[in-house]
Amino acid sequence: MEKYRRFNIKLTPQRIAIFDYLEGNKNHPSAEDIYKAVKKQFSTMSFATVYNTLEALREKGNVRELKIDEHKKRYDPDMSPHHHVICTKCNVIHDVFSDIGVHLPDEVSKGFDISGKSIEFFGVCRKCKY
Amino acid sequence: MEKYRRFNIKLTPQRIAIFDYLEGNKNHPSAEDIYKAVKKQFSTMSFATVYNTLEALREKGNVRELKIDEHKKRYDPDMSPHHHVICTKCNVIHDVFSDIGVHLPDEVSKGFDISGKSIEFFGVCRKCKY
DNA sequence: CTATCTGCAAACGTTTTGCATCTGT
DNA sequence: ACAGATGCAAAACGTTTGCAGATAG
Repeated sequence: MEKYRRFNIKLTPQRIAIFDYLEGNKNHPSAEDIYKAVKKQFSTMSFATVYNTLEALREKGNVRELKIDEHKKRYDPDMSPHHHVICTKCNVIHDVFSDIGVHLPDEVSKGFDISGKSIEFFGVCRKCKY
Repeated sequence: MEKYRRFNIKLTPQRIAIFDYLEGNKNHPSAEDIYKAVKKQFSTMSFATVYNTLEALREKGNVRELKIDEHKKRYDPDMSPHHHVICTKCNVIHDVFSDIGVHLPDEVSKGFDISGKSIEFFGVCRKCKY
């Protein structure tokens, strides 16, 4: 129980199952992936609970919502700074831990207060290549 | 008529109206923006035609589909290499013509054949700031 | 005890689809 | 002539919402 306390949100069995599914998960799962996985334990699990929990985690900075997959949101529990590469055929997402020093010069920031950036790569993964 | 020939797709009045709306358009319009604009001329215009035309243009490399706005696809007729910054309050998108020399070192490309990349900035625009 | 969460179903907004009709070439 | 485009409505999709009942703290 102690390990979940850091999330600072009310702990329910359903939420704990979601935390456990996400922990160390490198698959960048969609809401449906999470739903299906947790439904095995809790047959009444609903999407409302999945989305509610993901939103609670996101607010507290414990999960990142990825918009790289054009069909659905994907979620990443790894909060360390990194980028992603997605396979345009099978939609598998891999992490890219490369320090790409992008920053937007003032002259081109068009008066925006920049609060974030996202760098994504697209390609075909090894499996789909053959 | 000649100026549209380069698209290499069948020219219909509806499509020409869409081309004209897109030409030089810096607003990164959504499908609905295009639909509404063209409907003024063609009251029977349908979303099917808008999406069909956009897809035809995209296939031929004459429009870019932007995924930067999380609620809807946006379209950009400017095919020159550039990035975007979106306002998280009003969703206005500006172009960023800055040569950000990002490239993915082989060691971190995870066996992917990289075919594209996307760099996006998020922030609050001047208008929304006040 | 009560603020918050769960589960269900219905609603939502965008995009896609099926199909009968029409139109460029 | 005919491949392919149009227009309409319905369907599909991921996500959000309303609400009654349940539960963590």
